Amino acid sequence: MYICPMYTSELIKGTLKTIILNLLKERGKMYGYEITQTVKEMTKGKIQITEGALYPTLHSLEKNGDVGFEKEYLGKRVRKYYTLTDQGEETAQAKVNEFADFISTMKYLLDLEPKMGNA
Amino acid sequence: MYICPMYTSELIKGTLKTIILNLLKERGKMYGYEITQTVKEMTKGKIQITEGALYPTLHSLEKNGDVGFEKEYLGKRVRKYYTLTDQGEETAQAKVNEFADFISTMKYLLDLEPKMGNA
DNA sequence: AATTAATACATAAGAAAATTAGGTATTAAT
DNA sequence: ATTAATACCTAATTTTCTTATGTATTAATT
Repeated sequence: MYICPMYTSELIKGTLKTIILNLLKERGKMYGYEITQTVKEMTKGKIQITEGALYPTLHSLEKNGDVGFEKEYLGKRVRKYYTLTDQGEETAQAKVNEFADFISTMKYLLDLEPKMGNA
Repeated sequence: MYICPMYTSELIKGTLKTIILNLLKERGKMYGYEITQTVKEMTKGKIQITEGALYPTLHSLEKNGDVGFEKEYLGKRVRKYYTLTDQGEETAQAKVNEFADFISTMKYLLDLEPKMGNA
């Protein structure tokens, strides 16, 4: 039986912020660990966000004003729930639009479909 | 009038080898400068491969056994024409397949289409 | 009851892959 | 005669990720 492998790490590079911002846009609020698990499940393990990549990115997004957070306690365990700021909403949409356009361009370049879109 | 911009650099990261190998696969042989110009034209300037990225990548592909080259002179100007090795043909196909799969996964993850493919 | 796995946060050293900036040289265009 | 285009190259730096740790709580297993 063929086990579907992860993508080579270089492919995922540059898409992390897009993935995080889009998930926050769709789900309202999420905490870090939840993001890693959600992506892992949705992609059947093909994309696994490591914590060493995730947390610095979340901190960067916060520093940049795209997300805010509030802590929530379950007993003694803490969760940092992140939400998009108004600016983050715009960034998220721009990132997704750019990626959609990128896909279209790459499909054309790699001859995966006949025509290049102009979106 | 809206001028279509280049993609943010991080998006293109990780796709350079795929792009180069696929172009060589489709066109037989190409030299470095030709690759940059072809990609620029095909993508209407959205993807511009810098020489600082291109040449080290070509050297890496050669070192790795995916491409070979032969020099050609036009007067005193030299061109290094690269071609795929047998191994390079396989690498090219694998890279393109992986990228196609990646696109499918990302479309699902970013909600750009309803279902995730299993290719 | 004790150990392991899962949850949940975090940072730091190192690697990988690009950008930016520089270099040389020939040929075509202004 | 000067600038732009062609054609190759490398080196320092930056960005972004991986790998390796670290701490601590809660759930599951033996």
